[in-house]
Amino acid sequence: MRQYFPTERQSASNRTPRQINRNLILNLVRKQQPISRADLARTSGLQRSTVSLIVEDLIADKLVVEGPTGRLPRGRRPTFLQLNSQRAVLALDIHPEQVTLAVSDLGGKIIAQKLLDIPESSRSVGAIVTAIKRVIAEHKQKSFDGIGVCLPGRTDPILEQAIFAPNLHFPVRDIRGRIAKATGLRVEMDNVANACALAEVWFGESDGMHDLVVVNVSEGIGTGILANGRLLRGDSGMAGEFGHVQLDRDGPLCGCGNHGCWETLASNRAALRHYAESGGSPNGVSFTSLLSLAHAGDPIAIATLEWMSTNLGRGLRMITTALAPKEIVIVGDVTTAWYRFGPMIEEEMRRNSLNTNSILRPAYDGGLARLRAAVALVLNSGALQEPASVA
Amino acid sequence: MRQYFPTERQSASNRTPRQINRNLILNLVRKQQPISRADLARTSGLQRSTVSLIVEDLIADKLVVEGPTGRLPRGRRPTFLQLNSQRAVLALDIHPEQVTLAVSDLGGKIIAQKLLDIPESSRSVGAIVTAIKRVIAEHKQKSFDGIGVCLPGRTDPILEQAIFAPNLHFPVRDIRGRIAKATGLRVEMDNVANACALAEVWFGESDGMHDLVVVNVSEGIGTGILANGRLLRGDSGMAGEFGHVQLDRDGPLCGCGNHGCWETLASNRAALRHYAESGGSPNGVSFTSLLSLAHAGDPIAIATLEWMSTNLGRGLRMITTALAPKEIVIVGDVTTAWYRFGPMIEEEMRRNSLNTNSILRPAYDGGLARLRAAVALVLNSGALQEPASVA
DNA sequence: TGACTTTGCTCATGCTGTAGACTAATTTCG
DNA sequence: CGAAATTAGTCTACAGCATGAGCAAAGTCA
Repeated sequence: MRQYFPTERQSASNRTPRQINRNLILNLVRKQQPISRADLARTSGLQRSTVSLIVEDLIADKLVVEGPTGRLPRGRRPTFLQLNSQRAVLALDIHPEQVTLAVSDLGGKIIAQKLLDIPESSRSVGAIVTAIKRVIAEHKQKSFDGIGVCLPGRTDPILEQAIFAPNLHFPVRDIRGRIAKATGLRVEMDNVANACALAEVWFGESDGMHDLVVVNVSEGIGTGILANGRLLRGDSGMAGEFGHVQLDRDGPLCGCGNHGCWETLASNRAALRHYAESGGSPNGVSFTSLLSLAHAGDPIAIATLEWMSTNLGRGLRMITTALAPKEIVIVGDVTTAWYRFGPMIEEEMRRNSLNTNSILRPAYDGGLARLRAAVALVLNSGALQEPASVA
Repeated sequence: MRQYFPTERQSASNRTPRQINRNLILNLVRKQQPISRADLARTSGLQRSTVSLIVEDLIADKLVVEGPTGRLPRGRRPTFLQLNSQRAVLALDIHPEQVTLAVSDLGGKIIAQKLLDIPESSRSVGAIVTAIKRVIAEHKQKSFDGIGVCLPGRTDPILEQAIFAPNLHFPVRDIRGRIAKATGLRVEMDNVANACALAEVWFGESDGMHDLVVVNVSEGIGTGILANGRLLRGDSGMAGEFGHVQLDRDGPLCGCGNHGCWETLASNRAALRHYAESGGSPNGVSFTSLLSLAHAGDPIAIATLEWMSTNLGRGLRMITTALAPKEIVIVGDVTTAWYRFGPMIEEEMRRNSLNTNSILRPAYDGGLARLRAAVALVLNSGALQEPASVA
């Protein structure tokens, strides 16, 4: 039996079952395509006749198309159903050092990807808008359902306007509104960690409910918390600031005014500072080059990254103790050296820890993770739940 | 428009709207009784005719009864609807030092309450079962929908069997099964913090979604996390162990094997240890007597409780930073001296904190909080969602 | 070729909420 | 006092939806 909660305040109409089932079928197609109507009926528990009607709707709404005919050991051949590859979503990943724009289908498959070549001096929202318009023009045959934007730092509660993103080198005020106005598309914006958490829901392989925490290790540390399969936003959208929990009362000064926040001990920036303080040379090195130095055998770089790994593990221990998520997913440059530092991070996380069941892993598809996360923002916004506004 | 999530895996039938709406109406009656059908229609957004049909069902299922006639400035008088006071729930609060048993109606109103007088020497599940049977016999005219049990310590993931409750002075293994077998009733069991969190959902006044954290300060410290109005259980039901997050690497040894866990610095037991170490006399004092001593002006007791308050605030700061809940609710003996130590706790919580919006407050109805929490466990289990098994 | 299997569609049925009409009850105003 | 207005609660025709049995289509296998 379904379970209902007193927090549910919306009444249901006689069309509610169709909405629920339509969504269920669409998600099954998304995750298991190609798939026949009969298999959809078996998987969903609905009658074949009901599935046929719903599929008819989905085809009319151009969300799903009939594909090739399948083959079975016995009986009539099934007609496979697939997502309509004409429908697409734009994904914009704003990173302190680079901006990436991609085109994805509704299944999260990245079709085209482009590193925006915007000169340091002329970084602006306008340049991004121009690039978006060009990409849309290049994919005239596609019908776009929205633009997902993921960026470092925090977005405001309603995700509408200003953003606090001190590491971005261009003004991002009202980036959402300007893109929406210029393109006429739905724009969904959130920080990287939240977006990656949603990507696990929409594209991840695990079934059922998800309890997981995504930790984005970048200039700072941000986390996205998925509770019962839904994003935990908290008051004013400020949930997930584990990066600003104090781990060390005498630690370095943090931008937030405290001393010894987790991100002053385990972020990329923390590592660079520690490297400089340990006598590493020359100054002005980036985190990726720090990884290269370690790979090449630089002892100070190695010691720095080990220091960072231990501190990462300490903070993760706090998370697994406090929330006991099924999984903790790490996103960020440090994952490119996971083979080397992952075990050290995990060892520290499990040290003396009450909960040792949380699985720790780097995000799948390193480079694509943030782009798929941006796509997930659009899907999660309910863009496909309405009976198709676009032809 | 409703929003659906890909984590929803259950299909809907044509009876689903009725289930949803029936639940909605029942909850409105629970929270706003006495209330007329017309008001239910206005509040729920359903048609008056639909509400009438649903109410007819609820009356047939003996969940709701018609009450007195109301009075309005104009027009026909409404018929008020109320919860059927014949339906009841048993609430069992197992505390280290005492066991309380109560009878509640479905609205969470405690009808009868009894401190079980079980001699220290003969504390056993059997004695509790006997007491339960007697109370059921004393309320023969009531129809019981279940028994909610809240206790310190952890219950296992599926809430079925063994419990880790080192502070309880009698064996609690399979308490659930034994009570269920002896009474034939549905038994729902969970730890105090989780139960109190659910009580906020079922009996709290705030509307809409709830993001809150309940902190139970007792022998140890346990927390219940409510995310999007649902309990965050985490892997193996171990979520909420903020009490075992390390705040002080050189702190006292904790039962979990770590040093300086939050609960070694801010629990009742921590206060008692600190009191003894500060030269407080005599040994063997209880926490409530420590509060009395402070009230009477004992300087060591005062200093101890101030030390505890500061440490409580430190841990709460971690919670508000990490989760940014709308509210943080404190449960435990310390709330009886909230007028004195609450401000100190809150001041420390907000010190240098990123998120200063979380509201901090003690649980309402101090003494009744845990009993209503036990009732909430039964309601949350869906006991009323089936078309009434009991006559 | 004929028995069997599987897919996908058709259709009668029952459950549900909707919207408006209708009855009942009560106050206000002429 | 009586008509109009107002509000509560019920009744009825209707449309959306899932169900499940039945059926044709399309294949396999003996």
